[in-house]
Amino acid sequence: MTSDKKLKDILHQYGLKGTTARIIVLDVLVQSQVALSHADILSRIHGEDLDKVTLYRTLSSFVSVGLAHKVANEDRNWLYALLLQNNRRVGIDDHAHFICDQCERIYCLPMDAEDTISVPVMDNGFVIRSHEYRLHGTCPECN
Amino acid sequence: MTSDKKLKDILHQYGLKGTTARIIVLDVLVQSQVALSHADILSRIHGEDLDKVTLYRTLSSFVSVGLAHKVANEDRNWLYALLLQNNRRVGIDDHAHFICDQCERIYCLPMDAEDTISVPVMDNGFVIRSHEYRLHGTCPECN
DNA sequence: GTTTAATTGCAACTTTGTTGCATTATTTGT
DNA sequence: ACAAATAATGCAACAAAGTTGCAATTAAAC
Ligand SMILES: [Mn+2]
Ligand SMILES: [Mn+2]
Ligand SMILES: [Zn+2]
Ligand SMILES: [Zn+2]
Repeated sequence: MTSDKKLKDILHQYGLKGTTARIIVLDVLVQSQVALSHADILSRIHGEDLDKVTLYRTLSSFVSVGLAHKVANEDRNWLYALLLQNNRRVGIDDHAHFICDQCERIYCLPMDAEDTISVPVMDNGFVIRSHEYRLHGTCPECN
Repeated sequence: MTSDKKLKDILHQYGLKGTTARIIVLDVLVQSQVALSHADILSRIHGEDLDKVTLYRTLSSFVSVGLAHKVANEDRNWLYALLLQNNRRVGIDDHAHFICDQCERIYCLPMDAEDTISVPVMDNGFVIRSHEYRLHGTCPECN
């Protein structure tokens, strides 16, 4: 329910053309509190019809410019979520994911500096550059 | 290069029949220090030929009895590794994974009790039951 | 408004993994 | 060592997710 003008502006800020396909998809992603699959997004589009390939390419474009990121679910399908959380860009390495083992929803968890993760003791020769942290359990919707 | 008798004994310990396919696959997994894909395993088998479906089912049987576990790589293909580390069974929840971003190898990292991971601050309503930790960087082979 | 380059839709394709079923091999009991 | 029972195997067909090539369309810039 964000205005097309606002959505178009966001697309332009990220160097993308403000096409109707992108506006539709961005609107769906802005609405969602959880990461969405290709199928999830299609099912959230009513009258408008959008080719499946166009949707794949739209999502790829969002990821490549840093507007969105993708995370694999337990079935190893890609889910997509914006890196914008109420107009602030969240760093991709600065957040973890919560996977609800019941409803399979995936929530992005921005982490503060205090939320440090202590790494396991590594054999010599391994150089750690980043890390990926996935929490499993049940979400508020399932409790 | 483990004797067939020894491999067969391991299979029996886990309640599996000691078939030739399983002996071949288990031998490959015992040898490897990293997790292996379906394709990796096929490429490590010389004279013996093994149907692709049989290999998939062999790996599933190893996982379902707790002899092996599987972990998805960056391409979202399954990699398999034993839960036996020199005759001791490693808990599946008690270890992390190191992904080499250069050679794509995945190493299992058994974690001691000291190697605690501090969790990010969660909104109320989330119940955490387990976690999954993936470290990225470059491995000893690539340094 | 025209031009130009990017985006879209369609069809065909790829890759990884799964399912059904008839054949074969491993156990178990004699 | 042999036979019966049961589980594993091989083959072909299938499924799901995602990709590629290309001609037609559209957004942006002039
Ligand atoms: Mn996220
Ligand atoms: Mn592992
Ligand atoms: Zn849930
Ligand atoms: Zn490496």
